[in-house]
Amino acid sequence: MKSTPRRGPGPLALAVLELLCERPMHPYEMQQTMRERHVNRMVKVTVGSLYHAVDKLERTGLIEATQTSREGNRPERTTYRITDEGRDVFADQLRHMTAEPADEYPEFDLAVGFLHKLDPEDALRQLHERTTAIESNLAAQQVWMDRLATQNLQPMYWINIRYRHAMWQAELTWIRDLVARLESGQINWPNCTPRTKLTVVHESAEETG
Amino acid sequence: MKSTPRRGPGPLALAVLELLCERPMHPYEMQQTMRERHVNRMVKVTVGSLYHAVDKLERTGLIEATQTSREGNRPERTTYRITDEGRDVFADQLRHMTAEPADEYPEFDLAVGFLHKLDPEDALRQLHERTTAIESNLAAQQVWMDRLATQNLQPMYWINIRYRHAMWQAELTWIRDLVARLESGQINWPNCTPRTKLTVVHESAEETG
DNA sequence: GTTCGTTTATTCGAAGTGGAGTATATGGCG
DNA sequence: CGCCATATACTCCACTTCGAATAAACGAAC
Repeated sequence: MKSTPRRGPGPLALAVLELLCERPMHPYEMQQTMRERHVNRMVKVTVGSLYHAVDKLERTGLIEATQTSREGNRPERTTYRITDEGRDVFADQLRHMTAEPADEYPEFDLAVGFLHKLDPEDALRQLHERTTAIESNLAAQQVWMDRLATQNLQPMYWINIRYRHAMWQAELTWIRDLVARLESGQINWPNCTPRTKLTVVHESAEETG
Repeated sequence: MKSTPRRGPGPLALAVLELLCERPMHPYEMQQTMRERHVNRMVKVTVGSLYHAVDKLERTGLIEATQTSREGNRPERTTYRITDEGRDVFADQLRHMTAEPADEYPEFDLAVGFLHKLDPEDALRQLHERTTAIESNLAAQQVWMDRLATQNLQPMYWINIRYRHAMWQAELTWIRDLVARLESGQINWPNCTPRTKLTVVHESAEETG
């Protein structure tokens, strides 16, 4: 028995379904609406992928074309609506994405894992740059959140922003702690210590496997 | 201002370079070594992608073939070593990945953003499942960290595990808080309120870049 | 009234991803 | 010895991603 290789709709397809839950649209309109609602902060929305996603959703019967209209001589535009099965699959996938932590591979994990390959001052400089970037990031988010708070928008419509804010905050805290530990010498740098063994390396070339 | 279109080596290619910093290897050996060192927890390592990545690294001159040997009649295996330019690019990319927060799209952000599409009890059930999953996740990590602590492995070699642990912890905390707020009725569910119309969501499109 | 920039809408193709498939060697077991 | 499971080591191709290219319509300025 293999580990379920079948995949439901991806993030972009899910976003499409979400829009079509409200009302039928054609792809271009979806794109605009996603921008307006800042859905593009949660999923990568690119033209090509969008049309592809829509196409696949149609092939799998989760959405269907209602009409193809043409204004003047512009490219024909096809309007789609969600099917009943589409609604079901949407809910299922959403539940799944909520309940099951996906295994993703954030780049910073890799960077942190390889950090010992830089020399300590260099690493510290880069970490410092990152904290700065995250700080301005958080500030911008804060402004936005304040704006949203003044308007009477239902909280459930923007908890995702609060979530992201919390995560950035956590990362910032962690990095600051790491920097402090490094600067105070609580963590010593592998290459600087006498008994490094794992990473002494590479003379000139010859080594037969 | 366009979003920097120039791309250095991706995560997998970076991992390859990191290995080859130590000593020459052939692709299959890289794969094994990555498994042993749990690099596969930080990057998605799949055969096809690996060979492709190696191929591209060679084409761009960041690594080069040193020898192709054959044992018996097995497929030929090509051993690669890193070039000087490879080393430079590795360091550059690592610095970049450290200093600049990448914009990635974790699935849970989307799920949280769409959560209001489920009814409240359903959403709470899914969130609860997630907390459970994360808890066991954290427990497993803790065990591993304890094991590593007993061995005298340099801390810098596993701070990435600590980092991931901290991030999971933060997510868990946030979700618990959300659940608490939802259960205590501090956040009311959109559908439960007199629904004006779902189109309240969008407002001005302009904001800080 | 034509030229220029923007908006409307989609197609296309190059590049990348990922897993199944291929093919040989090796080791254990009756 | 014959058989099967596993390890070694890639190759292949179906699918996905994402930005460039295409192309018509619209507004407004010269």
